[in-house]
Amino acid sequence: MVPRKVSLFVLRMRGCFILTMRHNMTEQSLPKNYDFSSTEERLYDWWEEQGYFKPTNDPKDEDHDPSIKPFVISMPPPNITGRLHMGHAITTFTEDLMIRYNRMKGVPTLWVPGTDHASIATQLQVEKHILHTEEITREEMGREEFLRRSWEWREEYGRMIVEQTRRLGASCDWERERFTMDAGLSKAVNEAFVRLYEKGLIYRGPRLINWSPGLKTAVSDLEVEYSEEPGKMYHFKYMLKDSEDFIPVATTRPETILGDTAVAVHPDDERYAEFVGKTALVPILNREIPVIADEYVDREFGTGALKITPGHDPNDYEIGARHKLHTISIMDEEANINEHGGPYEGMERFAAREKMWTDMYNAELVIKEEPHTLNVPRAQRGGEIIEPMISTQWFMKIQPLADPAMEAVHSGQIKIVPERFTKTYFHWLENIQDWCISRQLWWGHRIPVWYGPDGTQFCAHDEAEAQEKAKAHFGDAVELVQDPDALDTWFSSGLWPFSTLGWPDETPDLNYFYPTAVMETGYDILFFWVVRMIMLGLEFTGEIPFDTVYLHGLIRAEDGRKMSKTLDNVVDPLSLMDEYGTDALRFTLLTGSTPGNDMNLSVEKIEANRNFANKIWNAGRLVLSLLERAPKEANEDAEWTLADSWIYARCNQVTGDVSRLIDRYQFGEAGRQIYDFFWNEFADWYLEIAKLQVTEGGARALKTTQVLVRVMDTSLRLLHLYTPFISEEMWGHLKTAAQAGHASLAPTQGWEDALIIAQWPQAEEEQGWEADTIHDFELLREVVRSIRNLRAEKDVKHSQKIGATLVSAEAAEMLEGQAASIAALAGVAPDSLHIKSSIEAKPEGSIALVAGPVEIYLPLAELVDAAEERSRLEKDLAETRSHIQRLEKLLGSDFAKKAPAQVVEKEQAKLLDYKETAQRIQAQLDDLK
RNA sequence: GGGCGCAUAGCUCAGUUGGUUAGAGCAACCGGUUUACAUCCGGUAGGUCCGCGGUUCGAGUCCGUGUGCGCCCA
Repeated sequence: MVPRKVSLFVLRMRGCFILTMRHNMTEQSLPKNYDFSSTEERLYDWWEEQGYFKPTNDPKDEDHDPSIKPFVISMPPPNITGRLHMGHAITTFTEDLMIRYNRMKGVPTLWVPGTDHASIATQLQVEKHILHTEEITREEMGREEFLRRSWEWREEYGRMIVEQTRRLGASCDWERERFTMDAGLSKAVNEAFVRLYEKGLIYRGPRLINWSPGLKTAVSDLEVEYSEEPGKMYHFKYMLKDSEDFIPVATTRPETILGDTAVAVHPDDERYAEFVGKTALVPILNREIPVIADEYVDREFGTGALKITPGHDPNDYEIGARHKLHTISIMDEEANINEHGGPYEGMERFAAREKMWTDMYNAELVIKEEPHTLNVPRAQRGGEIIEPMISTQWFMKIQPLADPAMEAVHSGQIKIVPERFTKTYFHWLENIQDWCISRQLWWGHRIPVWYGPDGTQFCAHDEAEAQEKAKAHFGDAVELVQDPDALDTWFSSGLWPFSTLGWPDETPDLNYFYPTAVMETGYDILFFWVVRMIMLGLEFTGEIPFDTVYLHGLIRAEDGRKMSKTLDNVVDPLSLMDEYGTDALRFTLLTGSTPGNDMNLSVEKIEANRNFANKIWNAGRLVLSLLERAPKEANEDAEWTLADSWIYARCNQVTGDVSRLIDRYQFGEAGRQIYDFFWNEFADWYLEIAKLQVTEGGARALKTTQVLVRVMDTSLRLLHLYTPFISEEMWGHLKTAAQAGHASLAPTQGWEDALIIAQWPQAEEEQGWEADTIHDFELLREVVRSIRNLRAEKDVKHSQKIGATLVSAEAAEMLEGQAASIAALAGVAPDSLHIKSSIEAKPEGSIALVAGPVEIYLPLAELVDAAEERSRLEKDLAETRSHIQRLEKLLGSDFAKKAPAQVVEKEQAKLLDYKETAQRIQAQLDDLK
């Protein structure tokens, strides 16, 4: 790992070099292809040095205005277990988009970064590491030394995560970076624990919990994943005491028979009614247990009779509680059979299952076994089979926290995007159980409870306070022992939005920046994290921690499968960024999906977006060269051309659409709109025309550069949310070039210091002329396309200029003004382009085309084939007539009466157009005869 | 068992108050070296919008139902 300071220094040197170069650069010296590798790091460091990542209106500032509402995001802290993956990439990109959007809108914007200690995951990694390097176990090493190693690990991996987050372009405030186990957050954790304890919301006691025998710790319900696996259903006889009668019982886990404390049947089940109240004998052990009746039993399932093992099954645990049954734990903490298992003591749980079944077979207790699909509980970390066990653990009472959390969403205080997840949210909270918060781990926040010699609990912020409390209790100083357990990682993550801002202290940051605005994360941790932040936020701050929850989908492999190490289909964002650039990956992830929906990532998409970045680059280079070629001054003023006003109007529309979409969290659609506009309208059409207009020179050229700069500037501002690096880089060049030109080339509010802090474009109110302009330009495009189509059909090379005659009564004037553009775009020799409002007869030896109200004649005598022409025109005519038919039918129906006038008028206008077109085609067909 | 989602071009996916000719990228095919870009340009082909029923003047879009796939919870 290169120390951060050194690498910064080197980069800064490089940055200076390139920045000074920039002013001397002409477009010729900009490489033909965008080189992200020489750009990204330099710009990132520059942004950071300039302090752009820090909020404006900082509460530390003297002129701080508390009445301005800031926009704040707490970054979901990545675990310090390794490299960032695609999930982090989409999280970072999405949040950065929102942050940059708000920053550009002038809102004081804070994005708090940080990392999570991830107790189980990290402890496992460190254990693996020391076992591998020093061949020593955690227990052999001892708690203190192990924690020291864990902190070393944290240093190294924490730094790595930060480096990687920087590469993603995250414009977060690194000065406010936090770690879940730093002093401040540890204080918050203790404070939270003490308050909940004193309120009676945290308690300790024996309960049936999910035990991870390999990790030797309890885990919460959420950390258990169920997988369907082939197994067996074992049918056997539960003999009744002093009788030949038996109840047939089925189980999937015969070893748990050792812990049975009842046999249950349904109260209405006539098959077994006579046995209820009698005594049954546990196989092999011959322990006596009652036969009970309980409605929980499903008469259809298995044999309709159930063995009850309250010590090793959650449902049985409840039945046991209802019937006040004994609870027997038959396993130790490694899930081996303990002394309650009689002859099986010391056996591993699955070995005991085999042996037990064999012994039962020999005892003639076995009825049959049949294949059965099991729902096997496995540990989220490590994947081993979880054993439900009775264990003394710490729990958080959840109902008092869950109710306000539900209310916050019910009342609309918190909005979840996409909305459908509110259902999931409520469903989970309505069925929530108390939360097991203790873990038998070392790495994490140690539970702030000390025990006196008699076991009395002293919950305190620290040992000194615990001592005081103990002294008060016992009247004398006593020796205290701290609870050895650590807290569930999610306990500290649940405090994240406010602990990172200084809570429990009333810091200026907390006062100003809390509640935060948006919590953006994957839907897979809605329960783990988001719900808990809402519960704990409301509990401790009395306020919602954020007003919007935005959930993105999961990034999957190209074939739609989950990325996983075992499948070896993990795509590493960092290597993709090495290959295609951060902007390409970012644009792909931001536009490739819709909120809450998963996306399958393919390299082809990233490649396509790398090409888009290159398109931005080259369009920019062209604009720069046109700027250089155009005069800096002009004596007279020029009117806007059709193309000018068209691109201006379209740019304005797109600006409005993009803002609207972003405000509605439609980030993907907004990005696609910019892409389409930039490539298919600005680059493909306007730039081609702009070249001609600049070539005209004089006022026309100057006017054109004004439009070019304006549209390019606006586009780059919009693009900045999606492709921050290339947009910043090109914007810098644009600014330099524009400043060297005419004063009118500056935006209304002037050029800002950097794009990242430049003002977000505001769409202007439409003035009324836009629709006609766009319509006219569309017609121009159609004329050009028609000619291009025909050329392609007839294999006329682009280099071969042809002649053309355009005839249209209504559009002649407009087209006349665009003659030069049409000629250039359609490959027509300007001298041979004739535009007329009418003609006497069709020009000899020409091919005829129709584009809306325009008739087009191309003098390609040698290519004319009457039969071919006829068939082409007839095909066109047929199509046009089918439209006419369709529209006449439509307008003759109830549609005309019931649909809104505007919609009907639109259809009527179309019908007229088609009718005209049909007439023209017909006339041309007549001419052919 | 309960809940949610998805099904649109060969592939991956857009299509958000229902508006009448359904789009993109990639792949395919034809053709292009004029000084922004071959990471490009022009063009072509390709769709019963999963099936069925309903609401409506009008349905890819709303409702019901069926099928297939995925996810979450029990």
